[in-house]
Amino acid sequence: MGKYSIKELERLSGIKAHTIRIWEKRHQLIEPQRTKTNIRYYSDDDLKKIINVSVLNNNGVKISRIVQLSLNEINQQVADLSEKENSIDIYIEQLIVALVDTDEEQFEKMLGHLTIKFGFEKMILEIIYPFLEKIGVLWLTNNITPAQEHFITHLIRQKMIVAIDALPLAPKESTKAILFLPENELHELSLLFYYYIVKKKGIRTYYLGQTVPYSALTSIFEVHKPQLVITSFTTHPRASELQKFVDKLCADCESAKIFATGYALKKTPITAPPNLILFANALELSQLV
DNA sequence: AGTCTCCAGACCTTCTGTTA
DNA sequence: TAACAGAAGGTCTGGAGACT
Repeated sequence: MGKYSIKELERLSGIKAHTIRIWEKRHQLIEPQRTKTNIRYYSDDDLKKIINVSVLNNNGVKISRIVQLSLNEINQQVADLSEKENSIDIYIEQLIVALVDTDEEQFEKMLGHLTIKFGFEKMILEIIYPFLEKIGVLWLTNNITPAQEHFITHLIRQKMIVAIDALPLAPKESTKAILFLPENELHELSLLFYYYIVKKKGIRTYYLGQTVPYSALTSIFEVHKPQLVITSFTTHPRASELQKFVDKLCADCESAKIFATGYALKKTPITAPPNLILFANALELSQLV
């Protein structure tokens, strides 16, 4: 059972906290529970309702009209809208609702539908990435359980692997790229997508996966002599540790271009050696390689 | 103690629909 | 088309509790 502050509701739904209060006061849209000190807090059902209300409101339905609808009617109108409109925001909101409900069937159905409708790349870049950013809010506020996290990453991962598998293997003489996550790095969704991008470009890929020990890495460098090394840092080591790792990597793989991205690099600016290229997102990577 | 966040109310601006 | 009214939402202020 989730417990959200008004600020969290604002960040997840895009409706300003003040507006939520006004809607509550003027229309009794949602009647949240209160702490002993009178601070509002909201449930999963409240969150789902406000997300669906924001979808309708953003599509021109007046709040005075929305409050006359029952919950079922609101849900139905949102479903109708997503059938008719191509609005990416509606899909993101619906994915969040499916996540809050841990509705695997609905989530899976939506991923399949979106892949067909937009194509794999567009779906990941324009829907899944912003969705994962919103999920970050749930993470920070403990409103996502390990089971929920497991269930979404598993489903997205599955789609990525299917898309990667469908691409032809590049010939041995092609440019070689090694993709890996450093030790203790477990969040491989970004890396999997980079894998897709480089494989699609006809690059011969060696995907080593998550938490690769440094010793294993150097022996792979020696055997395959890659021209590209791609990695991602999602956790946040101390700046000095990160700098040491990057320096070592650049020294051991001097002849390769090294591409690195991720949250840790954003938070911890490091001095970039000549063969290290820091990039922000998958689109940028596809232009760089 | 200082800072941050939230609450509530008053007032203001903008937008939209209606009427003459 | 202009004037008007009402709805919706924004800004400001002051008070209170939570947090560091």
